[in-house]
Amino acid sequence: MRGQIVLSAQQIREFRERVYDYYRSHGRDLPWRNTDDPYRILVSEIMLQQTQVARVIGKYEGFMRAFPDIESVACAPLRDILTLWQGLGYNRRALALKRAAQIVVAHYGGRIPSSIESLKALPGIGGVTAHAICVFAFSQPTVFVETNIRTVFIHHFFRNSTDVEDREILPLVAQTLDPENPRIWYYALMDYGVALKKRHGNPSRRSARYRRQSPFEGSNRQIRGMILQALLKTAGLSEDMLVERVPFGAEAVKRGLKQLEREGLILEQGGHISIAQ
DNA sequence: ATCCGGATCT
DNA sequence: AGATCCGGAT
Repeated sequence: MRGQIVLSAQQIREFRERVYDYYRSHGRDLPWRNTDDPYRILVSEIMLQQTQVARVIGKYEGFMRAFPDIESVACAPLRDILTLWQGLGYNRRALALKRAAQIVVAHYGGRIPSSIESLKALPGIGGVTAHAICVFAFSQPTVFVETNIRTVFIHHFFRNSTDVEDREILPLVAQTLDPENPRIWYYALMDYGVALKKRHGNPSRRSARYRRQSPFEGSNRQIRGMILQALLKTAGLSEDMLVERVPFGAEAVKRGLKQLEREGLILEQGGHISIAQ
């Protein structure tokens, strides 16, 4: 167990300077950073969960054109949302986004709530996303850690440590936060983290939370993705027709179907399977 | 073949 | 606490 690190005023100044220097010369100009619209920021944060910026960039503008405001996602058929979601992965995020939008319209008059707790109560929004929305949409100086932030702090303050816990990192995030400009500060931290990852072989692997992913090829994730693709292309397929179109064995496909149905992404009526809603 | 990334349910 | 969810890039 390592003791808590307390930074001097000088260390804080130097660290901020380092991060801001990088941001001034190499900071990224991203579509969801040029807006104050909480909805646009919420959509970007959902898309960015477990998904890298490069992939989100290719999908974000098209999605925003089709669904320019929270009412339009709330009302849209799930099929239309999933069609634009294709390529992002983790399709249940798209369902969660629609459900969250419906709650915001029904209970918050269409205005996205601005507290951590009310955001976390929405489907598909956990701690990281709630904090990110509070920072980027509402300029709140809140303290949180996600993968790129984690990378920066492990690299700078835990250079020779392994199994670094987030509870060791959070006090450092709090001490170094620029309370006047939380939004720019976190942009800078995240951009710097991405750069460190390229230079230093992902310092976040020394996080206690780091887990290697199971292989994708032949996984249930791949099967689920293929089922949804088939149903988006052709509505109302039977189970047998899906088994033909998803080449991973009937049992595996049936398991995937049951799962997707339980989660509310698809539904079956009279032997015909289709996208829900 | 390996890499990257947060929420949710159990 | 642990398992599970996608897909493009390299």
